[in-house]
Amino acid sequence: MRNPSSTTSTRSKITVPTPCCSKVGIKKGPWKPEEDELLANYIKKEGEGRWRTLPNRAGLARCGKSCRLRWMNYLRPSVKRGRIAPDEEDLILRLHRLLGNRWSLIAGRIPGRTDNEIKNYWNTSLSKKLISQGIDPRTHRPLKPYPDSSEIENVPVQNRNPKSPPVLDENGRVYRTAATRVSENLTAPPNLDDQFPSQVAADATEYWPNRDGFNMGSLQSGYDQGKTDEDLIEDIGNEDTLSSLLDSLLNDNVFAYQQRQQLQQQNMSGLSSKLVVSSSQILSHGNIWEAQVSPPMAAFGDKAVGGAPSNSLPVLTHQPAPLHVLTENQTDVINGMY
DNA sequence: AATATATTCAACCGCGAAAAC
DNA sequence: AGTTTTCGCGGTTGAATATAT
Repeated sequence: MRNPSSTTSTRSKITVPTPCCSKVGIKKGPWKPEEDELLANYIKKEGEGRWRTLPNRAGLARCGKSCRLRWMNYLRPSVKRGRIAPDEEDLILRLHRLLGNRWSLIAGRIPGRTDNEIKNYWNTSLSKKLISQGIDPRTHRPLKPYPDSSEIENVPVQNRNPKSPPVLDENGRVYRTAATRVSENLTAPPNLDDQFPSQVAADATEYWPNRDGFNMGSLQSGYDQGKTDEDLIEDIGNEDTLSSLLDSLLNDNVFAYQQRQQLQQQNMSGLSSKLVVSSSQILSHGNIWEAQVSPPMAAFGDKAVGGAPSNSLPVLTHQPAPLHVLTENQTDVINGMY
């Protein structure tokens, strides 16, 4: 990696400071209304992009990065202001469970919210809320004592990310969720993990419940259709596949409920009569509700919903729906997930 | 009312990937 | 094909604000 404070011209091979990172004459800190106006007016006329040279063109004494950030997080007309609604919070929880700290991906599913906002909300509010409920915000599982160092030392080097602490399973071993691994492999070469991608499905079934409605069938199906590892690695690398994967995971409990309703209609006395509620509902809100998430393909099919591109991941498109009443067995499953 | 402490969130920083040359 | 530039991401910081003492 080059020193970001300087650039080397291809033609002259002379290193010169970049305006973007030079400290001289470049303003930092909070933006003034006049600056906002300059930036917003310029982008309205000329459009986004070419951030490095934009400040000069717009007459701003800011670096391009700062301009981009200000636009993306504050000035863009599509940015939604105000508190995070309960249905948004629920979706953040679900997506974080699947994706980890991939704020940009999460924000992409929640119209009007920025990655920065979601990250802040997570760090200041949601993670504390989870901890107060005895849930590890990294793993979405019940908090466990930290494992002793010898266990960590046995973890493969590829699982040690210096930027983020290890994610531990219930036995204190480090693991990555299937979704995390999928995301990693969007850019990582496949030989990083000699068990990939079959291990992805294995991980998914290991770490996501598969009983009583939380089946991993939709996840596994892609791996069970006679595809070679090479095919699957290629598949994993496109957003459609990741979209479908996440969509099915997000919606598993919704479909499970629908299946259960059908079952109950067929056999009224066959299932537990104990009525309990989802722990996710208790966990995230004082009031009880279950956010609806668009069914697969409806949310990201031919017709884009909520401004999302047609091949995008599921997005929040509905107001909260009434509580889903779950059986005892189903609640066990949910508790296992959080 | 004054001070200390906690919380929030806009903005910065460094890095890596992708695009451009 | 190799190098440079640009962009975007996630982690972190610190000023502003809220709350507690």
